[in-house]
Amino acid sequence: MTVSDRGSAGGHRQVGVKDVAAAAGVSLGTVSNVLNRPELVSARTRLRVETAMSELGFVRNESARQLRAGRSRTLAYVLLDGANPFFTDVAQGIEEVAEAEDLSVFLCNSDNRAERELSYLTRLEQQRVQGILITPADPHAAILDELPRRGTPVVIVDRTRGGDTTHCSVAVDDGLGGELALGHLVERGHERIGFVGGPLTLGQVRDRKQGAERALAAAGRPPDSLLHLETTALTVPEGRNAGQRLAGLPAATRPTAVFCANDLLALGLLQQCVTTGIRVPDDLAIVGYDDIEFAAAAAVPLTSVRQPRRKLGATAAELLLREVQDPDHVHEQVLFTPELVVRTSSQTP
Amino acid sequence: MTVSDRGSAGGHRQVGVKDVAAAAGVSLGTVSNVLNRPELVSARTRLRVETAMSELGFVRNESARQLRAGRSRTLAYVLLDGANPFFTDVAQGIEEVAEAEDLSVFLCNSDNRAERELSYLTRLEQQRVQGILITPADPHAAILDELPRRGTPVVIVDRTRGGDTTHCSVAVDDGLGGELALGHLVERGHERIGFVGGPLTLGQVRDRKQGAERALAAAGRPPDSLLHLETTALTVPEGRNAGQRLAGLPAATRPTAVFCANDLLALGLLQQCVTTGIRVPDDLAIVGYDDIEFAAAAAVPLTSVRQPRRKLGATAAELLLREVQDPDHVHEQVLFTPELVVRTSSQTP
DNA sequence: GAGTGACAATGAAAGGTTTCAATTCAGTGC
DNA sequence: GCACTGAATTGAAACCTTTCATTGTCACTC
Repeated sequence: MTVSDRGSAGGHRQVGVKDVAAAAGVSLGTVSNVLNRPELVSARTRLRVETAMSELGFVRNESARQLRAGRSRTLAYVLLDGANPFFTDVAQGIEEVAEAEDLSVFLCNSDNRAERELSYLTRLEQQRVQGILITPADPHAAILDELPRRGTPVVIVDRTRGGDTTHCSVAVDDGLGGELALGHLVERGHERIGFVGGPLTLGQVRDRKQGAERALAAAGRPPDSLLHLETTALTVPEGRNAGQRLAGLPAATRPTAVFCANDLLALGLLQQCVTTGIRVPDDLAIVGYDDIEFAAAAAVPLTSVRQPRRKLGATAAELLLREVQDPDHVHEQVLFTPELVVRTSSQTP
Repeated sequence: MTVSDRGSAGGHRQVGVKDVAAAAGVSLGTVSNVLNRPELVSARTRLRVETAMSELGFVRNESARQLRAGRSRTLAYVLLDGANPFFTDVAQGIEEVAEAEDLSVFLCNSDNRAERELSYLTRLEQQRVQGILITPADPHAAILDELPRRGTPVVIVDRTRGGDTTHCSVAVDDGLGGELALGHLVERGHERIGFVGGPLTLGQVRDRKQGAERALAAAGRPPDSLLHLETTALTVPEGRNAGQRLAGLPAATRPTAVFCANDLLALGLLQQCVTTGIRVPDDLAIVGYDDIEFAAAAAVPLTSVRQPRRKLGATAAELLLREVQDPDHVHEQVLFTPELVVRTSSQTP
């Protein structure tokens, strides 16, 4: 009396290797060999087993496989903002590397919420993913240290944590990016310059702002002359909001140029300017950050600081894979260099 | 002699329920009860077990859990283009519903490649995800029928398959969307109108085009008077490319208006027009599709056909969950209505 | 014709969790 | 004291695959 005969009446009981073995008249182990080391199985038997598999509609059970193997065939990328093309481009870079290694990538959107990030990280650890790539909403979360200690490697993407010895990281020099952006505006002769960005809990925003201030200082101006228009997120609506506040300032004190912490803000700001009648770049020059695809297609093509997005993702994935393969691996901090792309939005009138 | 004492020297052997049970001086089953039915365990014992867990750094093994339970706590959304904000917005809608049910969402980017889509679907089935949401690159793939037959429910998002009785689906009436777009252009008095989009293997593109033709016919014009500029993908670069071809046409025969199959194309086209000196809307009116966030922030704010993106995702997720819970559930085909949002890009000069 | 080696196939054990029927125990009512 | 109750806890079985030491088979060689 075999285990089979699962009437088609109710739902589908699982078809397992056992059933395949019975149908093909071979042992359990042979079926497994067909799946995992086909070269050990004679052509004749292999064919019989494969036929049985497709006839029964056998689907390998990944849970059981993983349970035995102790690890999965999956990576995960926990990203800060699924609606920001910057991160989806980074994800593409990751996917390319993963695909070459025959790994799947689990994309998780923390939406910049620490509790959601924590919940994803917990789940991913429980799923025993091979490793996690993350652009953290909360870079100080304890779990980021615990995960590698318990055996799940973590690579920090688009962020560095000073003197971090438990993670690899890949980032772009945000300080330099800020310098480039502001240096450019200073060079174009702007006197009153603003910085649009926030929250300052985001390291990216802090670093870009500090870079901007350094550039001001280098030009012999007081760094605090940089007017900070704070935002609660790096999104298009927040950019529009900042634009409204800007429009509310008397023209005499209003900045003649602003540097935005990312392109979404810059696009929102730009849109609001068009609505309000502030001319760009004549009344207001704008520099964005990230150089997302839409920057060039904006109302006024946007000057922006370009980051090697795909490369960022690909490198991070490579570091992760290296760490997975080599347990006592020395953590590396890779820093890429950004590049200023000048377009109309910052043209001198 | 307990199972413990796993020297910190090498790697970390797993800490399992067994170890927790030993440390807390209770049985296996009790630990499991603390995890799954805490109300069955006395407060004192529960506390002891929980302490042991955090001391040992216990991490539940999801594979084993799933293996026993037969299903996971995960949904997946296989999307067509990770770089298109339309799909990430749909994903947001899905995530909202999933989060409420305490499910994770696996986002997979098929990048419009059938073989990649197939590979993801295969993996997801092996992982025994609760169900799959998909905007298919290949709507005729056999696996889309096999999955539900073998027990993994599938909901089609942003697409319908005529007379489909094996899937629920959620879509927006693309035909109507096309009619709206073209009706608008006809009404504005345009005589030579183009359609930019492709490949026609994408049902969305076909339906929008057919709708457009219907609108032409309704206005008493021959449907084939719609000049089709075919693209190989619905992306910004392809839009630029189409823009170049358009600019190459003699001004006398060049359309005075185009309807683009999505906003990415429209934005690329618009950008190319700005570069080439074709004035929008004076020389060329443009209507896009999707009304993504960037449409309003474009060089010339873009007239577009708005789709209820989040709602689309949320509804699809709800249908999927309903199907998961109720095995003999009647498949539903939900169709939303699009809406024309008129902006500057189609203003009559 | 015994011995050797290569190749195929086998089947039991292991992996960590959950489930459930069975057991223990303290308490209650008579 | 006894039988009974309900709550708390237990331990073995089940989930499905992979691994690996073992057995079986056959063709060759000396």
